[in-house]
Amino acid sequence: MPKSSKQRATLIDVAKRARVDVSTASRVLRGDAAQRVGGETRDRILKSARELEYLPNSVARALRTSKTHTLGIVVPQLDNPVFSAVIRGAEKAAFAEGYALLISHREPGETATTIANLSKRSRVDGLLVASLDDDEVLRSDLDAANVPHVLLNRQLPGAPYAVALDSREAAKRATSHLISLGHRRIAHLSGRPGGFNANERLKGYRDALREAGIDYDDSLVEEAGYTFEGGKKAMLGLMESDATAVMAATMVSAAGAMATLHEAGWPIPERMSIIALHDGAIAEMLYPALSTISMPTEEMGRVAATILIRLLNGEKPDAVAALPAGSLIARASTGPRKI
Amino acid sequence: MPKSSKQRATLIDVAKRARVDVSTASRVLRGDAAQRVGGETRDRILKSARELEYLPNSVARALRTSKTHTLGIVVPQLDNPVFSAVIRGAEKAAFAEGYALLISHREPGETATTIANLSKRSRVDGLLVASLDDDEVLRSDLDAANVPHVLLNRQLPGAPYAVALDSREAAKRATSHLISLGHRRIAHLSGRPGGFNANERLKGYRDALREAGIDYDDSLVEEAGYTFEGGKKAMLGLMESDATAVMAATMVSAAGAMATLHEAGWPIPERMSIIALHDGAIAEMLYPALSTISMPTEEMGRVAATILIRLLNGEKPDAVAALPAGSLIARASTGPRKI
DNA sequence: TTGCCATGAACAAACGATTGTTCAAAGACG
DNA sequence: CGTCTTTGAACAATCGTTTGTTCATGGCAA
Repeated sequence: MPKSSKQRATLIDVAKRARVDVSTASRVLRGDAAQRVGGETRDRILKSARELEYLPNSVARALRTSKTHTLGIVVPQLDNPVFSAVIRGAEKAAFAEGYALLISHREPGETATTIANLSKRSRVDGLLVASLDDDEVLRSDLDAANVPHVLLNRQLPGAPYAVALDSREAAKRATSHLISLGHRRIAHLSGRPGGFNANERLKGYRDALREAGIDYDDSLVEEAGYTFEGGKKAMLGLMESDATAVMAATMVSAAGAMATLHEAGWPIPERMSIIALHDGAIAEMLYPALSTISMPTEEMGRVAATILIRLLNGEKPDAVAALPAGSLIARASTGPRKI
Repeated sequence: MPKSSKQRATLIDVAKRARVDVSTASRVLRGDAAQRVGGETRDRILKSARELEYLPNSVARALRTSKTHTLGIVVPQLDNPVFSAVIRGAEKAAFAEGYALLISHREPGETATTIANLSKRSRVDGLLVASLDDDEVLRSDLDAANVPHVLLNRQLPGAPYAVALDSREAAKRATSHLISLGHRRIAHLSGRPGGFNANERLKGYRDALREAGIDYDDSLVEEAGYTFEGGKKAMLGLMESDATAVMAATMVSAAGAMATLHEAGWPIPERMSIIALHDGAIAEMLYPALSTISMPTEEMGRVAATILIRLLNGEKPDAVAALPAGSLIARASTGPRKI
């Protein structure tokens, strides 16, 4: 008697209906080349599978092969549009390769918990990590778990695989844009000091200044982190200076800076030009529309997932995939120096 | 000989080390009350587990119990802050209950594919669905999959479980706020026409008008959907009218409307007040800062996940969990009628 | 002493697939 | 015509748990 039609059919059901052994059914349905199967038998199996709407149970398959075909992504914030884009890219690539994507939004410092839950209990085959944790912490957590992983926009000494945006070049382009508009006193809203990306961006900023023969003045660099509040506060400090333009490490902190300027009644860009790294929908929503250097963040998610999957397939992809900085998207928030 | 220390310990390893049968080890570690186990034996097992850093393999457990302890969430867009919040809430609740969250970002109409991939291959125990698909499509996809699910901010005839925000009340409050500021000609940027939420919001809008004795004028209702572009375009149409205020269905469309107003040089709120449903970080980023009626979107994710888990545990939660509309957050984008 | 019950633990059968091995029948070959 | 290869398919073990069942032991009452 066939099982209740409510129940999903298993391989056993398919095999029975085709009057073959389940091993034969498995080989046919998986397309096992090593095993020859007669044409008529093959047809019978395929037909049964079709009729029963057979879909392999991924849990059973995972147990046998110890591959879950699931990737985990660990992000520090979900509300930042940058991470939304990364997730979208990763999900697309994963889906295209037949992988599912498990998401884990953990506060900084909780990365270890996540790793334990996802990897050690073998819920995922590998991890995409976009943590803001300190190098040492992150490093030891990942080492301890011994799980294949790809770092997102971050390089860790000794951690082999990473996808890096060319933040340095992007920062340089952003700064150069301001210079080309005549600005000489250019401030920088930096990211988390000591962080890999913050350093890179600071370097790019200095590269641009150097090329233009402008002296670096560290009183023009203010820490804003990657938050709206951070940008707001940092801008407050900068308004004491003689800066005429600001290069922000990311859109969200730029938005904070703009809020402060609006409050103070400083016209943008007449009194202060502002440009940010990363492009996204909110750049257009801000007023005035925010000039940016676009960054391939969605692409980063896609590439990271692809690399991780390659890794899981036993291939040896390049350790670091460097993604080029995007181009200048000049909008209304930057203008010629007026004063 | 113990396995390579690189390998994770299995229950078998624990049992061997404690010199008991794996069934006994299983019962002790799971805390099976039905089975009595001697104190000394119990201690030996717990000690072995600790020493070997045993963590149960969730794949094997899932195969045996046919419960993956994984939830899937299907969202139509990942870049909308509303969905980010829902995901965050769902992830928190899921994590707290020992569940993992699988994310699936699918274009409208692809819901069926997702369901097939996640549910029919038994990768998830249940689904959180925030689809914008048409009722009939969504309904038949979900029926066909026969998977426990909870709808997010949407009610489907016949689909039992849903978490609903009180969009109607929120829309009413938003509109009333404008009325209290003296506005009489109030436009509405509506959502997807025919959609459940769009209808609810329209009702709330009309409720407020009716209460204030203002006639409903459907030329003041413009479809904007839930996108920036939609809001931009819709506002263009509204500028021909004599409206002095706009109530937008969501922040993103409000942002589009504001962009159009800025382009045209219309001061906000002097020439046009604007308020939106949903609150979030971008409300503060806009200029002028956007007045909103906050909506408990993160809470919605949390509640939905909780209900789904209850359902999976065999409990019978209420079919529809109604979340109250949030309160008015008056910012700078709304002001008294000037003309 | 016999029989019965409670206790504590082992035995064993799943869950649904994958994959190494065996084996019967058919064909090839000298 | 007997033996050796191919071919096609079945057999069987396994992945790591969970859980129903059996079983030995010892205590106790009759």
